[in-house]
Amino acid sequence: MRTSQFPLSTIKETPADAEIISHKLMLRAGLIRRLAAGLYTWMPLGLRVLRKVENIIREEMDRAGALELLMPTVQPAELWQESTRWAQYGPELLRIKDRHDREYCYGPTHEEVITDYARRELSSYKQLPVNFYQIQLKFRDEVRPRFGVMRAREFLMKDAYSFHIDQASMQQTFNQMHATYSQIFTRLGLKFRAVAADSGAIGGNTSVEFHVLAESGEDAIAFSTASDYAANLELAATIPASDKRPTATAKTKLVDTPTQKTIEEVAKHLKLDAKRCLKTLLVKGAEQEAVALVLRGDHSLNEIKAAKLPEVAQPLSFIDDDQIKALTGSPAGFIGPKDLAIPVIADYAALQVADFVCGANQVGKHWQDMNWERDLPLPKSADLRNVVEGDPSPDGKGTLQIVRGVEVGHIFQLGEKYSKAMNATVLDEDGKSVVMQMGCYGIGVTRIVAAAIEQNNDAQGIVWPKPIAPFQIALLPINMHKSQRLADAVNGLYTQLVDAGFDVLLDDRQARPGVMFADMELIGIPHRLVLSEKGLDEGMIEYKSRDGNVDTKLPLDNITDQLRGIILD
RNA sequence: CGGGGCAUAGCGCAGCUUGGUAGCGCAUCUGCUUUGGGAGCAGAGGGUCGCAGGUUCAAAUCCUGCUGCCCCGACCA
Repeated sequence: MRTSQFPLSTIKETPADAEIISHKLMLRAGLIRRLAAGLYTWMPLGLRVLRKVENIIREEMDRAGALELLMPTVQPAELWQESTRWAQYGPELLRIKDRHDREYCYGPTHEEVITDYARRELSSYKQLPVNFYQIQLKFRDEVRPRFGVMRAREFLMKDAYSFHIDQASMQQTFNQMHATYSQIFTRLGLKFRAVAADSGAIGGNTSVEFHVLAESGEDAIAFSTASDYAANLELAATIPASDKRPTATAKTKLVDTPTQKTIEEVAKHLKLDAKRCLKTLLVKGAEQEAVALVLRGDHSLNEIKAAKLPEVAQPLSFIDDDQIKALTGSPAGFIGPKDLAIPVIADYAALQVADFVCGANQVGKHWQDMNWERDLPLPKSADLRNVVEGDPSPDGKGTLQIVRGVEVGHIFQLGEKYSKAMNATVLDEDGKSVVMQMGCYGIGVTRIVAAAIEQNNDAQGIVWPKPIAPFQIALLPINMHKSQRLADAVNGLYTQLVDAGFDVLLDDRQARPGVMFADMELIGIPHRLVLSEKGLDEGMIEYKSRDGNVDTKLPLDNITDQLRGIILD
């Protein structure tokens, strides 16, 4: 490709709206342009990257025996009503009506459509297992689209759905997809981690997320320093302390905290560490009006864990101020676990605090030097909080570290969730009708592009991982317009490289060298060749790698073989 | 959904307080010079100042409503 026919749309100034580095660079390098909130046009240069990502995914899915198909983006409401998700899904589901006033949605995912397809097409166990996939646009009406294509409303996703006669088969394909995903992200040249996850709205049991590690990631991942354990922070477990509970050393007293309501204020007022304070949160109970959850002051409630407790009403919700007052006799800010008429559940860590401070259920009062068992009964304990750095790993090996990541893949074992609701059955060996087991496996294709930049950039711009760079080689002639000899040589070289199978971008603009260098670095082409008259005289061409590791001169003779060595390295 | 902010040339912004001829940088076009790290000079084109009302002799500027977009929050005892 020549820049005269493949115009670069680079911009020097950083767009005002862009917050994170990948978004800024994607706009500056001319990969995407915004159409409306969360909607982006992929420009020719950006699309080349997107296609390369797609192709790697496609190759690995095909290699794993999955079958590609393509389902519509617009889906009839009936299918969603059948799976009951029409009612479950909130405003994130974009609902539309056609001219006949029939209801549809723009698909945020395709479980319903594929399950409908499978129940029509699959009738025998002999056709199983089978794994269908597509690379298709999705639309999710995000509350707050941001960070460019990282959290866009419309995005490209690879989604696969497998069908099985039994759980063992589902498990087998799940394991295979786990391996396939690892292979895909490895081939894409990304630093990633597979982590245990919550399955969220898609439903089902076992699920594993794949995260590209990046500072700006929206998810926190906890992993063990000494084992393979890795989990989304939402799911990372804390374990009961093995040590004995510390013993009381002081006598309980009621202290004045006239205006101190938050843990921070109370701790400061009493000149104590927040770790010595316990906070009590009141949430709606499943049976009782409310349940008190007690946490150490420096810890934060994990709502997903709390919602799973049988005593707690789902979905988790906090009771309002009037109810707090009615139940405890005190407004929020002074609530404590002593003498409450509702169930009290304490986090494991909250039980390990002696001489603690807690609300006294009276305005302006807290208890100090309270102790479990001595001053109030030992409550039921549970894992209620988010893990923090340094917590012991739940598998008992090492301690937890926390890093941030961008979720780019998620694999689930759905089981019968959709197949049962939609009656997707096949006949088994005994001629008996059996509900199929399902797995589902997603990759955010557009998000991968942003994540790759997030992980690979410098002051000059993008430094693409080689497998997904829009071009492999930038060929830059110096003052070609002034020298016919140089023009001939460069054009010859270009043809030679293209014929050898390289993806080459020849900058044949009549631009100054500085402009060409800056543009090629911004768009992140991994290999740069510079040819000048002087170089021609010497029979040498300058080679520099975008990552800055190599900067040298190569003899022009036999250049394709030399490059093949460098590039395929 | 709650709070804050912004909307003026393709992009980034000033002008608005105190109403009166719409401006700067980048980009674009023309010419000349320049050419190994985002060139210089000279010139040119480009705007219903987000939309709709209102006040006024006069509105980008003041008032009201609407729309779009951005940011923060949605953890709290």
